[in-house]
Amino acid sequence: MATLTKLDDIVSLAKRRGFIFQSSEIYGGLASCYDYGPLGVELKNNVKRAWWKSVVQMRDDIVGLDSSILMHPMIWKASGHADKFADLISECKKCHSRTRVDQLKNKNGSEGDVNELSNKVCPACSSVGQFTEPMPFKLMFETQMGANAEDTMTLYLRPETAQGIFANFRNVLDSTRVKVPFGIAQIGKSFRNEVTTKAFIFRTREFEQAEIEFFCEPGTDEQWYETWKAARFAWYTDLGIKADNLRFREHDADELAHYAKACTDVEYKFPFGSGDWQELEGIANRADYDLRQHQRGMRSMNAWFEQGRDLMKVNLVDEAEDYHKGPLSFYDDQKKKHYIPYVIEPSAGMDRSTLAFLVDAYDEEEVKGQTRNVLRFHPALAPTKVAVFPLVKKEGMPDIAHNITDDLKRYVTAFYDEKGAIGRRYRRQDEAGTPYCITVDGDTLAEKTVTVRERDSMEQIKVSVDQIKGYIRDKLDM
RNA sequence: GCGGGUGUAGCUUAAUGGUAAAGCCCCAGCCUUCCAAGCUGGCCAUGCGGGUUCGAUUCCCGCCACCCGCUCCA
Repeated sequence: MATLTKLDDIVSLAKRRGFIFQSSEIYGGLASCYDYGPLGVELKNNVKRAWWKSVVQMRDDIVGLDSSILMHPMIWKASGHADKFADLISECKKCHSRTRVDQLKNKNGSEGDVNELSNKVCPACSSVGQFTEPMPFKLMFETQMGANAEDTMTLYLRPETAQGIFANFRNVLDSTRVKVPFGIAQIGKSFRNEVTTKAFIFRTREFEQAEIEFFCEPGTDEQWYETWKAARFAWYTDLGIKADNLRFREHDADELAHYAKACTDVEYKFPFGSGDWQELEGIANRADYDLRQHQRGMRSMNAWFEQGRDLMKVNLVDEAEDYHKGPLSFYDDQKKKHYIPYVIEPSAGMDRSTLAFLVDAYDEEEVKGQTRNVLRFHPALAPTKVAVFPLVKKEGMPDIAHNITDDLKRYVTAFYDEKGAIGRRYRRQDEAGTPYCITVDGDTLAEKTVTVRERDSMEQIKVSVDQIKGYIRDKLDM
């Protein structure tokens, strides 16, 4: 089983076959940004579709949402991002390492005044008082709302889609008949000014998330956490990721984010170098942190206006005594009580998982002394589902093949090709990961059959023309 | 952000202070009745900007991007 062992090979393959291009390449590229080409967009759309089918379409207890990227700034105050994502950073003049100012300690080990750096020790080289002026590090992208340049408001491109879900928790409760336990699912772009962007599309500043916020009764959260871990792991393996390349990694207490009670990553072993485990998805127990915070935020709007709409000056009001009965609480009709639901959050990176599906599907094998390159995509993910060929460009074969292609196009992505030798056309489809090829041959006219060739085994069978549509749809399970 | 490396065609590589070469891919045509066959022809490149020079892809400087390591983030 051949694999790609260098990142360069992945980048090259992704470009060569039209999966992923560097953004703005004709202008020398833009760091950390990538575009999906013709095959890549099909693959990524299929990954998103498979996720949506798995968590929304196939379940009775999850509904969908598509919230806007721009939201009220106070969302980010309440969520904690405005504070946590705007750290002051100082750089050591000696070793040029950068450290968050609030993490620096004095020479004698005491915390000391955060603003007084003259006695602080560099954690990297132990130099004392060698720091530059603290610089604000903005992890959220800022933008302006309002075309009149003198009357604008600073907004933020969302650093996670989750807050759009929390902000709509009440709307979903009021407009649907969902009852806890239930979830809200969303796919969308998020933006973070990462300190370091690295390694192709693993960590980009613009990325696409698929998130579920699953609301459950306090006390049942740990059970749901385990349920979701298992469900999400199975999603990857069901779609063809080799189980050996997938694992859980539980976060230690000291690495948990500010909102999380527990968190487990689903990691994929990318085959570069010695094998590098990278996070595809995080499954977190956010407890009732977010909904409680937004209840505070909703009551802090006076402060927002009084402080001149400056997020850094706003302080959230204290939590109400009866917060469990607040506007973002849930009323359990049977138990006759209000409570703030706990939240289990499976948050998947669509770009990362798309790349994992691509890498995992890659294979090369020897066939009659020749190397055959093939992408063994799960049929649900394959960019093209079926290719149709006339064996030769005569005896009416192209017309029949065209008709079959047009017929199949109504249901699946189908591709017609009549160029070159038949073997070359098969191999081209192998490289794109097309699971089935249909060839119109001499028997089609005489016996009304076509040849169906299967990607992985290269086996061929005869299927009658009038059954081909049903045969393909059945094979693709569509 | 630091250190090191890299940048020639869609891909993989070559060469050079003086016309940039090849294979694969792709396109057109011929041939072709089941797995990258063959023949003919064709398209296509020195990341961007500046300097030195009669002349720069080559030497120098700056920028951009990517890779490796560190740092950072989580």
